[in-house]
Amino acid sequence: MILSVLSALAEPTRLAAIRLLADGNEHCICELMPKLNATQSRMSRHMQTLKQAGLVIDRRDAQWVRYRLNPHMPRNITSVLKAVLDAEPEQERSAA
Amino acid sequence: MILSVLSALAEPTRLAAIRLLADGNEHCICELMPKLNATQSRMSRHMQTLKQAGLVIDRRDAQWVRYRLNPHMPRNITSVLKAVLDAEPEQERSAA
DNA sequence: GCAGCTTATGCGCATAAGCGCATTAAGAGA
DNA sequence: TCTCTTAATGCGCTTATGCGCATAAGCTGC
Repeated sequence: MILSVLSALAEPTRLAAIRLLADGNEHCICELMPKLNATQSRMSRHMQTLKQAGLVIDRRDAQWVRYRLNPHMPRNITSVLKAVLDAEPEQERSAA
Repeated sequence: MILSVLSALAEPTRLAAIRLLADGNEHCICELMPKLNATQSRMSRHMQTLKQAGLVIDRRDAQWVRYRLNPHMPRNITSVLKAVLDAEPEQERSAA
């Protein structure tokens, strides 16, 4: 479970998409595509992956499909997501 | 960076190895192998992956190589790791 | 040096993952 | 119904990942 979440997040475009969805709003594929520099099919499939991992949910709205973060994620997954989203900005200096 | 950490953790054997190392002690490949039901080469390579991601460090000790969690991980990575390690036990009930 | 133990690595293979292209599906609006 | 927009999917291709096997490399003790 945590494994599917980790592998869903371990891809640049998907992680970037999650970052965009982290604003709490809904976003359609057509909006994410240009922002993430992805083609339509690519974007669509990545969103499916995120959906299967339980990270996002989608909703039909006319000809659009609106994606947003899953508001009912289990707490432990939310914690992981939060940590991951907080992780990026700071640059690391690893040791050893 | 966070991406390499995520993909390092997104593999069952590697995550299990991290869990074992999370006891704070050093562990050699020959100890991890039977516990994780992995062959020697498999185990060795997985540990290399974890090392490259900056999650573990190793140390030669006679004919053994002792692995342990990297004590100098950047804080944000430590947070992710902590969240991941805490995530497993609780079962999730996802919605939507 | 040699035998024995532990770990790393070269090699080839099988499978998974990611991608683009083209097509299909779903809906809106005329 | 026809057209347009948006999203999903089948297909084939390329690359990445994980694996076992065999071998090399590092170290110990005799």
